[in-house]
Amino acid sequence: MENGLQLKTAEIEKISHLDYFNIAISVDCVIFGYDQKELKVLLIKSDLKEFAGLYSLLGDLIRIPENLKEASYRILKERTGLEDVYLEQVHAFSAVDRHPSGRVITIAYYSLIDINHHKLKLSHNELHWHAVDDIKKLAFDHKLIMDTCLQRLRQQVLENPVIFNLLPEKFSLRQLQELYQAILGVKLDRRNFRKKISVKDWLVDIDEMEENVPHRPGKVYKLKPEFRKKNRVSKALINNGMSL
Amino acid sequence: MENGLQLKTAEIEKISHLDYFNIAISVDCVIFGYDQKELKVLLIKSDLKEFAGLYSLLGDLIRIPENLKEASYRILKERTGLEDVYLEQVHAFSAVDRHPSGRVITIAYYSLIDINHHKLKLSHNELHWHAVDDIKKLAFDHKLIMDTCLQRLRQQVLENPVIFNLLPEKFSLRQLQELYQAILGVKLDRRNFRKKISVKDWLVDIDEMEENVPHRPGKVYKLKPEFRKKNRVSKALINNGMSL
DNA sequence: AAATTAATGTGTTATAATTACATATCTGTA
DNA sequence: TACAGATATGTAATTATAACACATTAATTT
Repeated sequence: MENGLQLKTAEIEKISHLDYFNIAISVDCVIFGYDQKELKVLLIKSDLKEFAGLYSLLGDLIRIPENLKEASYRILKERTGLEDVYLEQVHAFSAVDRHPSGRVITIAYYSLIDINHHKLKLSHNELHWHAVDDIKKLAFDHKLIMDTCLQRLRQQVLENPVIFNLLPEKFSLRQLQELYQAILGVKLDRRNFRKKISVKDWLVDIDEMEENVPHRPGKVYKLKPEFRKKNRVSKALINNGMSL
Repeated sequence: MENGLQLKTAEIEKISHLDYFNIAISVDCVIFGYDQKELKVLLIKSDLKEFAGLYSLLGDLIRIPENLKEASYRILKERTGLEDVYLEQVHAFSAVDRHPSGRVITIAYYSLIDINHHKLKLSHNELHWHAVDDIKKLAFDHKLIMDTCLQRLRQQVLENPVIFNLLPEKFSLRQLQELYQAILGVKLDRRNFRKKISVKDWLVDIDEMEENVPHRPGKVYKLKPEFRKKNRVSKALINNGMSL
């Protein structure tokens, strides 16, 4: 807007101050987790009568002294106790009728957390993990928001080592493959998968084996620290793409 | 937010209404064009004293009855006379101090137009085309916004046939290659480029030749209508990516 | 009119990436 | 001790990419 704000002062004067400022801004967080070989998302029961019985994403209005990312971190902290999570902005949703109580534009973020490590106190909250594949309907336009974030997540995991935010610190290649499969919704060839991962050179062999698995244990790996929480651009983006 | 708005009524009551609604929302448009073998962007002189002498993007506050995309279209129409242009949302920028006059969150869109076909009346406006490569500094955080949009454009042209929105209806393969080169900032091999384009099967040979070129004329092509203005997902996204 | 210039139009080969696919080995369990 | 089910690994076929050369055409110059 910038210039609009300044240039067209006369026009602005005519319009009520509230016309501009009566729009609220929120962030909504699509919090992904991984458990039982399924991609999950953290939802809360909607308490709006308009959406009785439906679940919705975690979100809140943003406050004057914070930017959107800070607001997202705040929500995550307040609602789940989580800190230091992977968070990425995805899209702004602005349909004029998207919120029954008034005009609210929301900016969607998605977040990746290790479900088992970050034990959030789900009890006293109305929070529940839901398998992404089972979600057919959500309050507001949250199904659209979730789908958009899922699409972005799929794109991201193909390009960057963000997927490890969903796993515990130590994991086996089988776990990693199953997670890729859960996110992408495809079946991958185990041998080719291992080759691809090995070429990426993301992992360190820490010389430990799986424990308490009902079969021959596999090696466990850690992500090399330089890839932790980073939003690095991989070869996949740098190559001649399109590829032209 | 949604739930936040409802659940925490008590908390909200304590906070002044203005704390939430005193944030303005704008859209800023990064309007790309292509001319003289250079990628250009449409800028306007900033009239804020804080940014004297600097250029800024075209933007405006959004209005109650419109969503973000409609606001972007309105700005394009009002400021340039352009209609029916390619437009894509990129990112929300929300640094608390990004606007000197107050709290303004802006959502950036980029737009692709055929500079020569859509002759905008630049005269009576303060609008000017600037070569993207020459832009070192802009008002507000507009340089960051422009760079973010350029990055997204680069990603897009590698995956989808959006680039044709920058070209006239009929174009030669040389023009197309030069445009890719301008956007991506790389030099492409002519033979390999043609092969890639041919495999995409985006173009129809309309059996016409270039005219008024100072050398042997090349064939001119049209984009197949099914790819016009569409945001189609190409093979590049569907293939086994990462590629896993 | 012929020679020159600068671009078009096309194909092959070498390399790299991807896919498909099979066997031996190890460990927990019955 | 045999079995089941998973790990670990390699090779060949296919496909995609990158590097590279020559004949052709039309505008321009001589």
